[in-house]
Amino acid sequence: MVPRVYLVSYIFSNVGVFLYTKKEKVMDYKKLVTDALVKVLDGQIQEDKVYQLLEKPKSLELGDFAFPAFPLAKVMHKAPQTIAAEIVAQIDQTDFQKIAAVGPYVNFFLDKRNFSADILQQVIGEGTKYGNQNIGNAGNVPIDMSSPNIAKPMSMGHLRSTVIGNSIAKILQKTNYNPIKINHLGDWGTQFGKLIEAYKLWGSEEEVKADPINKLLEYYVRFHQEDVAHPELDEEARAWFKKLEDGDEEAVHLWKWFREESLKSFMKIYGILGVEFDSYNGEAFYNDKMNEVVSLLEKRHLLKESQGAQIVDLEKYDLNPALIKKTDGATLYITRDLAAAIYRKRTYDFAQSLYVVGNEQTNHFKQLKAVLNEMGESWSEDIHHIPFGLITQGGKKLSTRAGRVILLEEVLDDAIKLAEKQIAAKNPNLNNKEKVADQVGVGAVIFHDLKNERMNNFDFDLEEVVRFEGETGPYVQYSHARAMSILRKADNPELTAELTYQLEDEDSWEVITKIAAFPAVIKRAAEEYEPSVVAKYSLHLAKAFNKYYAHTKILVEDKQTLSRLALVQSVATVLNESLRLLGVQAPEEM
RNA sequence: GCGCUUGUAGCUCAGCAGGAUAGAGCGACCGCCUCCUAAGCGGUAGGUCAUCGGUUCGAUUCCGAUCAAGCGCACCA
Repeated sequence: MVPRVYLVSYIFSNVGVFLYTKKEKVMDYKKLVTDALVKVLDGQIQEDKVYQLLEKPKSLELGDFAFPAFPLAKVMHKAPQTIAAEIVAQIDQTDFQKIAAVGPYVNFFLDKRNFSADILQQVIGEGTKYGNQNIGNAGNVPIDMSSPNIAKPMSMGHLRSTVIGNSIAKILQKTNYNPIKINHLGDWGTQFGKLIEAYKLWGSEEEVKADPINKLLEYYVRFHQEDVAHPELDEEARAWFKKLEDGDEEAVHLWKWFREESLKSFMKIYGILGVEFDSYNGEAFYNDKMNEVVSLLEKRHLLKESQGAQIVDLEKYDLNPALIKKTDGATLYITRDLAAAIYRKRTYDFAQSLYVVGNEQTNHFKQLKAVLNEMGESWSEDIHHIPFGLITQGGKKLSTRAGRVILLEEVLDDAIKLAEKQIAAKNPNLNNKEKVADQVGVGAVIFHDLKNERMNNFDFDLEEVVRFEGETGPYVQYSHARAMSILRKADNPELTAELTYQLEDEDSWEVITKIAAFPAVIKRAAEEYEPSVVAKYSLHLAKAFNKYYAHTKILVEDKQTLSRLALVQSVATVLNESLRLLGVQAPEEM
């Protein structure tokens, strides 16, 4: 028999399924259904059309595949119900558990014993490698993510970019890309002019040393309050930034100090979140690379003067002009991003370059790509902005300037404290309480951020973010912990891919089909840069497993004990791997 | 005004190339721990899929218009 083990898991994918490996044809259950149908359809409809029409029924009670007879009604001049019934009467049912006509549909039920054996054997054999696939051919993918601003505390908004970027990196790695996580720190720009001006006016060294981030934020907010009545402050701030760009000693000294203090507090939060970066090259890093960008633009005669500033006209792209240099000669956001894009292409020769940045910056990235395209850099099409929705509070946009922030560190602290309380109430004898409280609290926050589509806006609600019941991270973690607990109670049985595991009951079938869908889920998540696909999937699998757990006694001795344990082991593996891809830890006990 | 994004149960959201009675979670009400972790399982109630047109045998899904919301629209990032 041909090895069917390897592609079996693709069958629930509705995306185009490859039927062939490099050399030989591999067993594919969707193909099996197609072949059976083609034999009785007598050329009324093409084979690939049949394959394409096959769908997954709404409910497992209706089978594993359904063929709708509607399209045949026209050609055969018969009612679809009649056609479905005739197909069932003639079709060869030997490879299936059952084939039945329900109204205009022909429903196929797979052979549960064969299918469960294939899937369990595969997962047990591959372990955490299950679901790995080669989409990226090891291509480099720099991911611009997190990128907090120096001298401002990290807010919930930075959490989004951080956890989405982190998860995309892990998902891309699983599909054989080589992600490079870049924290493009906001450590340059006129905001530093403002900060220095504010510090000079109202700040002191002692104050900043005592509580760096909060004091710096305070100065910054006060600056924006006062400059309404005193517009001359803006002039001063601009002057300070110009000094900074020109290397003025005092300005540089203050900048370095602010940056260092800020980075310290960021690292603490990254530690809690479990996120690491490959590069911290922020905006300042590109300070000495900007002249080249400007001269490249000049060489191509793309720069134009407009109202005293240097711009690139993008009218033919239906975009506003890109401002390269301000009237005072200082550079801007897009100038630095151009330098960064070029630097990344030269350094990493990337297959794709991603920017996990809020939805509100869509135009900026369109401009960036357009300018690069004008410069003749054809790789500009490999640049992808990965936008995400806004976090609001009371329906209003958060704004550091207006002092309306939700501090990430406080949210994480609250979540961990609530997890501690939960453990005290639910499982007071637990080992490693502190560690598990961290994992669960932080896991809840990260999962909450990733479970919905990136583009959805959400209004911040602490109770919602740190919920531990229902569709939450802790629910998935709990399901995983339950599975691990069973395996411990069974003395961690030796399950190998050489053994045959077979299950045929309804409750396990639901779990098995979910496990089988994992590789297709990874593929979709990678192609759409969408961690929520994995998060939703982990919830579905956890739910199916908990249902199974409630209805089936696993640890009883009979001839299927080992098969049930293989199922539990497979669930644990896939849940653990799903959570890992989201950047959430999976405690073995909780 | 122009552009981008979004509009599905009281709330938060799924619904993946259009197809069978539109699904979860939370909240409400009601059940289930002499048995593998009740952070769990099950049940009841709750929906003109924003509106109007078009394409189609068939539209929550595709197209267009309208309405509503959020975001953006050069010297911030």
